[in-house]
Amino acid sequence: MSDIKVALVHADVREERTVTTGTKAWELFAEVPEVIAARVAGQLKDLAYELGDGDEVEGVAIDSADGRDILRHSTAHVMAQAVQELFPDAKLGIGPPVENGFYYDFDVEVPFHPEDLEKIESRMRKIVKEGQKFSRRVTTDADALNELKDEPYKLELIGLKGSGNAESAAEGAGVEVGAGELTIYDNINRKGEVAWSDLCRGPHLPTTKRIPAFKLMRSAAAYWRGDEKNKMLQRIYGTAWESKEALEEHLHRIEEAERRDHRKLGRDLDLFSFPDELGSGLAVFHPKGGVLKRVMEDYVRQRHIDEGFSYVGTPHITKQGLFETSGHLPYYADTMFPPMEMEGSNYYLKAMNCPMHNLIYRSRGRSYRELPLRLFEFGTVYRFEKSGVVHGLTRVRGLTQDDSHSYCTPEQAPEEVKHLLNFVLGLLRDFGLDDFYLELSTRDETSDKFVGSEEEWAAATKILEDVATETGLELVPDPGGAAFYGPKISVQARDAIGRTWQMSTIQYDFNQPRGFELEYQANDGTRQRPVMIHSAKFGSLERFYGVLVEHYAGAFPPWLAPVQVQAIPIAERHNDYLSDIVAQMTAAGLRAELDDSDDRMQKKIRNAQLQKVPFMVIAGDQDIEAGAVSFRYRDGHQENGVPIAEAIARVSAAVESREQV
RNA sequence: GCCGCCUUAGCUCAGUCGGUAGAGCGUCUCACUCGUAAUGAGAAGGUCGUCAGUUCGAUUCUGACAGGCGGCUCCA
Repeated sequence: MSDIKVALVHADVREERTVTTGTKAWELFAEVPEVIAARVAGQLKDLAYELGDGDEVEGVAIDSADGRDILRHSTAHVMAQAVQELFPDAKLGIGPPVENGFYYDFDVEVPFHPEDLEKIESRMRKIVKEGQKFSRRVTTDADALNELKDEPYKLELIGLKGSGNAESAAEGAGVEVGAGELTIYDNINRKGEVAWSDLCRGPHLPTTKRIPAFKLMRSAAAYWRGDEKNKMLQRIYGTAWESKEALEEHLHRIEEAERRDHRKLGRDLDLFSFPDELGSGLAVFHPKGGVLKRVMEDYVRQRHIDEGFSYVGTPHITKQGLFETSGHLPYYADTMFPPMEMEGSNYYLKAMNCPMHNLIYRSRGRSYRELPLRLFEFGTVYRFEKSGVVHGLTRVRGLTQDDSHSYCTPEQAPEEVKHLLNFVLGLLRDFGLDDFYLELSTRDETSDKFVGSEEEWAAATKILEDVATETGLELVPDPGGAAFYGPKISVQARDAIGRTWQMSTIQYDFNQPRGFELEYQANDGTRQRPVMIHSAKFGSLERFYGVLVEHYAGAFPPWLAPVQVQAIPIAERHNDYLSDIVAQMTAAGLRAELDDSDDRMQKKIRNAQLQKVPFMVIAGDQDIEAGAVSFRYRDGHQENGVPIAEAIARVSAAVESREQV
């Protein structure tokens, strides 16, 4: 082991070091906490190489935070500079880093067009190439106000200093608030001139040259400070990465997500459609899509019954009074389909099922011996989602909730919540989702939207929090996200390509039992009020359906596949042989189909592959002679000479296991 | 709901600088009967999203509406 000389370079500082051989590059940075070159480079492992004599390692000096965010926010600055150079009248909004990229908002007369983005991008490349230096400058409020007199939105941010929500408003803008001073970042060009400036807390890369790979993605409008009462600004989204390869990977992931889009697969696999004639957000399920829907429903219904739920049914419409009693109407009238007046009464399409279940509870006197009383149904509800939010199956106007309500004594509530949470997690796992975290939605004390006393909310929230914590899953707070009647736990699931979806919800409700005057007779003979716990396992069947399509990219595990086995004859004379096998499979409860079209068998295999059918049984003269089939899997691998009984058993076993093959 | 873009055959898309349209796949018919991801030939299929306006004439230009896409806001 001997000493070698290396250099650590960050910002304008060059530090000579003497280290022993075998020292890894990243170890240099460990001693200098404000330098996170490794993070900017993306991964520490990239710096895991051993240093040699005379090596120089570049880093970036910053205060904190994630290097990618710094890279992205710096890229946002470059973009804003490019925009203002090309569109001098553009006023700056805010430009924070976001997941996978960044955006910057601009107030411009004419919205950006795709050609504009190309121009902006090419101007950005010029700025990056030039290697402009990001230079931090501290200024006073007064000076900043003067310097930014042409930037009304920046002035507004400065004006927010000290006001209640200044921190949150300024957070995204990267504006330092609270301190007596402001910081401005100047972009210094090669001649040493200030090419552009922006009010910003920073930090930034040392120079624009350190932006290795970026791309502008799209432009869209967004409300100033996220408030729909404010003016709409034009937002440009971009992405920036530590290397060209990382950018390519990101673009590839986007393509992969597009490939899985359930709206496209729904059409390609003939699962469902949205006929214009029905109106936006109203789906019809085709025969193949209907199979998947039915399998989901059957399984979930049976699991509920196994868990002690009673399957009930309620109508789709009701008189107005029901939603007054439940307390929903004032909150949701504007997002419900408008009432129909008949014989002097207003009828509403239901937007939620709980009030109807309350009526079932109340249909006779209840004893504590019956509790917890668990009611479950597939309740189809209608919600007039705003036109701009309707999206495939994941946001629709007619949806079916796998909705349950558990009525129990307050003492039973913690155990019931626990029971429900374990139940839903198990159910989601059965459908192939196994990466979860939980969200705890609570009330916002400053809002009057939430009904009930402080003590009730605190007690209910505590119960949910305790149960959620007990699972050991990550628990993310969601203040203000509760329903008006009580707090909720929601299960967030990550799919096969890492996107998260809100799935199940468990809500604690002490309000509706009061509104409906629900009671049970306790063992001491007194009348007591139950609590109810709302729970939707999939949230909505439609939404979960869409998530499953994307999770599996349409290649469903056999138990969910609309067609489990495609029988393919080599030539027409083999049809009868396979027809008989298909009949045997059908008798065994499998979904098997024979392709007896005029196509060649190569074409039939192609079609079955494109339809993502899990298994193919192929038969020609050789197979018939052997009393067997050629058994082909979706992944292309195949076994010849599989006896018929064995082929059927193989499919059955795959279906019963509910595993992906 | 707000901002922008889009809507031509079942699907994916060309095209018409205003004179009523094409391809591939799919569908149908015929021939081929074939051993692991597209056999060949022929045919049918479109009031160019809907309704108005401008015009001698509108799929093309303008407007409204509907539907879709990307965001924003919202999501019991």
